[in-house]
Amino acid sequence: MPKISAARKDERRRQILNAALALFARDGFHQVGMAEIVSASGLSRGAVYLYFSGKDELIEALADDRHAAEALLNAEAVRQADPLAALHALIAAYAEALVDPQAETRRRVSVHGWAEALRNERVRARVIEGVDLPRRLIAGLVARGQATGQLAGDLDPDAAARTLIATFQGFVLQASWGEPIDVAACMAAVKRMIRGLAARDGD
Amino acid sequence: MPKISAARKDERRRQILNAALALFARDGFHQVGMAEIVSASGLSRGAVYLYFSGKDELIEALADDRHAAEALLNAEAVRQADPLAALHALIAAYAEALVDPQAETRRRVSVHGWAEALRNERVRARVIEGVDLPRRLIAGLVARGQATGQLAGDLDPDAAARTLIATFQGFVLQASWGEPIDVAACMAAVKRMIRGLAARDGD
Amino acid sequence: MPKISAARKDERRRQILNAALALFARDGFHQVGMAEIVSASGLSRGAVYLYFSGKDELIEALADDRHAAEALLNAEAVRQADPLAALHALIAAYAEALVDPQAETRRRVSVHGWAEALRNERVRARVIEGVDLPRRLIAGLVARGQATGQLAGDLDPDAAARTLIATFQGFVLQASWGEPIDVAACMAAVKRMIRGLAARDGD
Amino acid sequence: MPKISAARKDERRRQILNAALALFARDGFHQVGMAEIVSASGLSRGAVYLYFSGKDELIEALADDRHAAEALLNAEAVRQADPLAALHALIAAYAEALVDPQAETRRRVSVHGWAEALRNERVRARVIEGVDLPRRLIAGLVARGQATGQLAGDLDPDAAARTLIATFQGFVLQASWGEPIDVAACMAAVKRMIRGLAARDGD
DNA sequence: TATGAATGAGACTTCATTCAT
DNA sequence: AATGAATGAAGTCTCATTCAT
Repeated sequence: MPKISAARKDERRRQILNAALALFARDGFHQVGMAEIVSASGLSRGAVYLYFSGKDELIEALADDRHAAEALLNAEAVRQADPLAALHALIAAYAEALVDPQAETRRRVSVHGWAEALRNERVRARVIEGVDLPRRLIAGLVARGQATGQLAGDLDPDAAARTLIATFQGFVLQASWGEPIDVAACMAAVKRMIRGLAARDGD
Repeated sequence: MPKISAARKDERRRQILNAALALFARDGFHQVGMAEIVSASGLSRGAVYLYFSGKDELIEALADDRHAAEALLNAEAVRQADPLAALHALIAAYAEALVDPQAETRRRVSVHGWAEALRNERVRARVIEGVDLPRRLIAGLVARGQATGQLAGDLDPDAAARTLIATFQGFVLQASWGEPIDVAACMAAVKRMIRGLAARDGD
Repeated sequence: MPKISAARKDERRRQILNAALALFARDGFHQVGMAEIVSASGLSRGAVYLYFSGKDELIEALADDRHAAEALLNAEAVRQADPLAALHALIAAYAEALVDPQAETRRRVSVHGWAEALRNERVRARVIEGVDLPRRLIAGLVARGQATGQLAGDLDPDAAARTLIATFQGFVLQASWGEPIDVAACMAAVKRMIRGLAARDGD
Repeated sequence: MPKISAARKDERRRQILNAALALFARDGFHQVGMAEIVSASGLSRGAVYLYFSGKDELIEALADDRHAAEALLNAEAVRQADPLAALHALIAAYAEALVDPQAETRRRVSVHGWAEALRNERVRARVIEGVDLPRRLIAGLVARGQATGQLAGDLDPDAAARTLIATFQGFVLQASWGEPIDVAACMAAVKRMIRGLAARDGD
């Protein structure tokens, strides 16, 4: 019998998560104190522990958020019937996330999350799911592309997918450091590479 | 006139750095206490501070090490006269670092370092140099490949380089999480993609 | 809206300051560890830092206390209309502080504070103000005494004031070391000396 | 059977003490590390411990030095036959030590030593002796002045001596803090006060 | 439900001293 | 007699979390 409505509870959680997100983006999970999060959230010290069991749950909730958002992004991008077109839509969506200045926070938190995944099993689970989901998606597209003859048949769909994802992970990394990336030129290169996947003959 | 030889001093530093490296790989820089490093190094608390001014210097020294090793790896891989051959040599070298089980520690520390680069200027400087160096190298190879007609002329060498590096950064990430990567298949995909860079016509 | 009343907060601060005062009196600021202060205060390690930002603030707060108490003592002693009477009232008040066994702690901390003033700017500021205040006060009395003809006109009021203060500082020093001072006899000597200030002719 | 001559040993001790003196004057005994003293002395870390058992002995040796120098100063100033003349000679000598810019170091170390005397018995013994010696000397002069009728007979010689010393201790204190003392004017005030000691009648 | 004072383990680092060489 | 690397206790302070109110 909750004393406050679920909506209000969610609002509170969001308030805290937003504060934490901004701070984590700047300094990383372990350099941000709960006191800072409390201050930024506008709530009281104790209140945070009413909505989250501790810092770890905060981190994990943000990983959940991130995962959900990416799942959506992936799903939406793949509405196309044609597998190659879907692939390019995905790439466009990823590229968008690279150039969007408002997404800088998310890119930085992603990088911190990737490191955190090394020692926090629950974070790792979400991060890996965040990779596996598009991997399966892309692998499916590749397989369909092979079936239609648009892509080379001797290609391992899974490896191709993993490789494409790896590329964009690397872009996020580089972007997070403030490197001056010419995203348009990079996308051109990526598209050329994808065309390489279509080549008929093996090596 | 030091009573300890430079060699012995280096040995001590190495002793400490190795201890730190192993611990940092496991838990990240900020989750490892100096006490743990001291214990693992087999030295005394004070001795560590005789060789390093503090934890930060430890982190930076490891970043230096990593950067030097990568610089060497890059330089060695590009001894080939033919640009495309050099490119493939580089890829082979990177792939080797992905499968080598002994390099797991380095991969994990790399990931932690990438996150650390977001808030530690000195680490970021080293990390970025570790990206810029191969980027310039690869861009040079691409430009030479364009000159010889092996690669498409309308390709941005820098973007192509950045893209290739991004791909391998992503592989390191995925490998660091213990993902079961089929490196051979991925390399096959990468090689196909590179072949895409050679394609004559635009889209 | 603090959960703790200002009164209770002051009580806590007093609790800590009293503990610190006793320990500082015994061993000096830099020979007393925060752990000792924590133990003596009966609070926890962290609580002390809730009320004071660190050891320095503790030292400064005590310097403030001391300064406030002395300002009060000076002000009260000078209520007399007659300048010479006020001077003697001041001396009596200072003498009282010399013999009071309960003030031993304060005398000892004063001495430590005088040394601390040599390297801590903020402490020095308070200590100097603690000297300047009575100096101005006494110089005023001397000037008034000169105006009424009670004191020699060729006397430098400021120098006379500084000299009188110096004398009592020296007494505090000697008392702090446990020297068996015959305060009554010393006050008699001081009064005689003051009579010297009244002498009409120069040397 | 010393392996190095006593002269050389003294030279080494002096070297160390001079280094320590300068540093102690600046920052106080407990804020100066042995490492700093070692550096400033130009000797090695271990060497210092060949000549002094530790930091405390260093402090005590400096207290000894100070005491010896003051004893000399006192003795020399009292060569006069006439007690009042001797008193004024003493005052002149003390005043000299107040204005001499080169004696700043000694003044500052004195103040630190006065605080140290509160917790180090051996330092206290020397400091007290440094007070008692001139006190006995001055008390003797006062007694002689009473015998010759130059000073009031109802004066306590010891209290008068202690009072005069206290005054100069206070001057040293104030000077050590960098207060802009008009020493000449203060000496004039002191002389007037001494004249008060000569006054015939009681209060 | 909400607060914020309190906790105490644990963080990093310094330092006087020792002792093998 | 001399060195300086090594020691480890002790230093100050922070922090996630709890709990009385």
